Amino acid sequence: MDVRDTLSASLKKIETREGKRLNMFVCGPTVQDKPHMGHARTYVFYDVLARYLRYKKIRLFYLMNITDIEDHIITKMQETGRSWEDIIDSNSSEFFRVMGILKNNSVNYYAFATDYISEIIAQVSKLIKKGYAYEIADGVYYRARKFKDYGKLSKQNLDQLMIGARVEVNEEKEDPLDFALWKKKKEGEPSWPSPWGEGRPGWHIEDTAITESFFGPNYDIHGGAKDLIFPHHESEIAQMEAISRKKPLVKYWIHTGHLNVDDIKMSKSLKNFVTVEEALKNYWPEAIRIMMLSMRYNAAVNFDEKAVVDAQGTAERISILQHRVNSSKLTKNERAEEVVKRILAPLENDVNTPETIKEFLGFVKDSLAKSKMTEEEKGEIKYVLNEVEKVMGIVHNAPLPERSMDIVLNLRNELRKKGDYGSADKIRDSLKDEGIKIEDTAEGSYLWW
RNA sequence: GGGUAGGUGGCAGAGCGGCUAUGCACGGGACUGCAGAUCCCGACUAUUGGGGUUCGAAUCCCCACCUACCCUCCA
Repeated sequence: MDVRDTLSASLKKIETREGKRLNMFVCGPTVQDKPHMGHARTYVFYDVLARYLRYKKIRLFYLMNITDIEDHIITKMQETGRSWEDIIDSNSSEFFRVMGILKNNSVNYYAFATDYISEIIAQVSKLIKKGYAYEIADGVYYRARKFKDYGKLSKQNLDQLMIGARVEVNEEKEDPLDFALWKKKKEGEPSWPSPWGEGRPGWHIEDTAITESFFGPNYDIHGGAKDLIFPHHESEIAQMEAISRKKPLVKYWIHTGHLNVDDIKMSKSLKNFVTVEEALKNYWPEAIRIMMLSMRYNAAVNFDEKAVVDAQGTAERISILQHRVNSSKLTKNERAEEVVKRILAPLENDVNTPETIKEFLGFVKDSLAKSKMTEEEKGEIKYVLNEVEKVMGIVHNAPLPERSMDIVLNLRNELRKKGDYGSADKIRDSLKDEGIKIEDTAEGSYLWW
């Protein structure tokens, strides 16, 4: 399959060697707050990428870091008076919880930055030894200009950057471009011992320390949102390639577009965010996934009420079909396999999820239009839904005691036959309160939820 | 100022040289005890502007304009 690689700014074919594992690292969140929909957007995408690679029988190791020490976490401590442990525990638990509900369950391992302090220290030491880093009063810094490729990922001309435009320049640094590898402790900050005194790691070094621990100096896919290209990912390249001298750090750099609100990026600092928790109160996780996956991953997505409501409707339509065929036996045959193949084929082309969704919805529409279906046809549809679900995670399927529900349904239909609509409606209304909807059709009555 | 992505119907958003998606919204109908959902039909028939390449361009090239993102922490 092809994927758009940021470094080469072109489509690259993902090469896999027989029996060799594919390693993917995606930048996880800083757990200073509850995850918002912007995070959901990014991680839903990488989840689908991971699911699809595995669907193709590629052995994939999907690693994600959790940034549990960083300036904003410290700010949060100061603002709220809460302890560091309390903040990261509650927010990371919430992150894992909502990722689970969103069906983002393809990550093999979550690595907390502070579990890799010794690896971080080792990398910083190597950089100092190689002349790429130096110590000053408040920390250890990387000599960005010494790494001649600095800027290659973001295509930046270092002399034309707006240095210090909005941030105070530390005059003690050799060059304003130099970035922190280790920050020395200030009063009240969490810290770890190091050769440079008590302190904490810089942001960029956390990731290279983690990826080197798991993957060594080189690996396959590195993902994250676009805002991380510079300076974060740029600096990762500078650190790891300077240490290992083994280029390239990463074969495929994939960057996702943002989730916007009124065309402006949803972000913690702008306070224009909607938490995933809030969104899940009103919408199915499948609806959120459909919304996110309805556009190309590299484009910006506008988050507005209408878009999610639309997606919710779509998710419900899929669910209706799902419940119509659910009691049938799964039928895997050539025709069904062809359909699945057609639906998933666009993913080969730079993970074109919108095309896949379009194909899938076409299939759903055609299937719903069939007035009389044989058991075999139902079984085929069930197979298609199953396979698509494996990759996309957009088929809503909350478990319910199906059989006991059938009893309720049959009783209600007897009441309807007798003309006791009052009682029949009462049943329908009560079930609706439970989130279960009844659909009466010429073919019979169905429940869905 | 530099860099990176884009600019498609009422809205959202695919397509990336010829076949003009899809969803929502809109109009009409079918089904139904009602409701919801579903289905059928219809209308709208678009590609920022200006040049160019081509038999043919939303799709390729050039220029202009506009937008977002990055150069501060950020998914």
